[in-house]
Amino acid sequence: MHPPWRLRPLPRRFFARPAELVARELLGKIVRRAGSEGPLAGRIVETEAYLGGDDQAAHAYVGVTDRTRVIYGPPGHAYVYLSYGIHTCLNFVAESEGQAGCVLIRALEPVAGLDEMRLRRPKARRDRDLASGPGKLTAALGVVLGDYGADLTRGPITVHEPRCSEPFAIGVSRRIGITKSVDLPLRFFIEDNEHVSSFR
DNA sequence: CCGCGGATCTTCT
DNA sequence: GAAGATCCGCGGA
Repeated sequence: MHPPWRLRPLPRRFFARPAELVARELLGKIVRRAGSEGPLAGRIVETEAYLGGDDQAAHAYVGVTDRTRVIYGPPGHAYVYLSYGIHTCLNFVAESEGQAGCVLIRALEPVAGLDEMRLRRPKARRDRDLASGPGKLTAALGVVLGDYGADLTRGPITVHEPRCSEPFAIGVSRRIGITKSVDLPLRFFIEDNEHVSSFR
């Protein structure tokens, strides 16, 4: 009995590239986190890249602080933060050490642990509501602030190549919910996937 | 389906 | 002291 993803997590070198490229190539990959009744996992269908340098929308724009330190650190780690005082959001650190850059995971298509996800997301009326947003998917997977800095090559959060996958078209747009550097085309999503956050 | 506002608290000014 | 990489429920069309 194989799960629908490769057991070996993606290596650190996958993340050690420009955030924009990592964001694009994360589409279709599987995020996994241990649940109480087995693995919780979802297919990434929407991402956003946050850069160093001139990207004023990026948390890292203020420089190295207690909060942004991990974004400047080695790639392949989790950057988790509290959004609006309520929701946690999950990012993967990209670029080489010393360079800011990360990828916000904005939406997942649930693929394993659906029963436990439904318990963790009691407000979700349909399965498409379980993880179709950055705050929803962390609730569904059980990602917490304590996951800040976690090594994605070791767990508890890991990223995997799917065992088999259909080809898909990639859409690009502006990022959502920001007020600075709004024009950059840094949001990537799988076209016509109903789990994308702004799907009509 | 669409727009609006409240919740809630950490981070940086 | 204000803003914020969001979500949800409400009311109206």
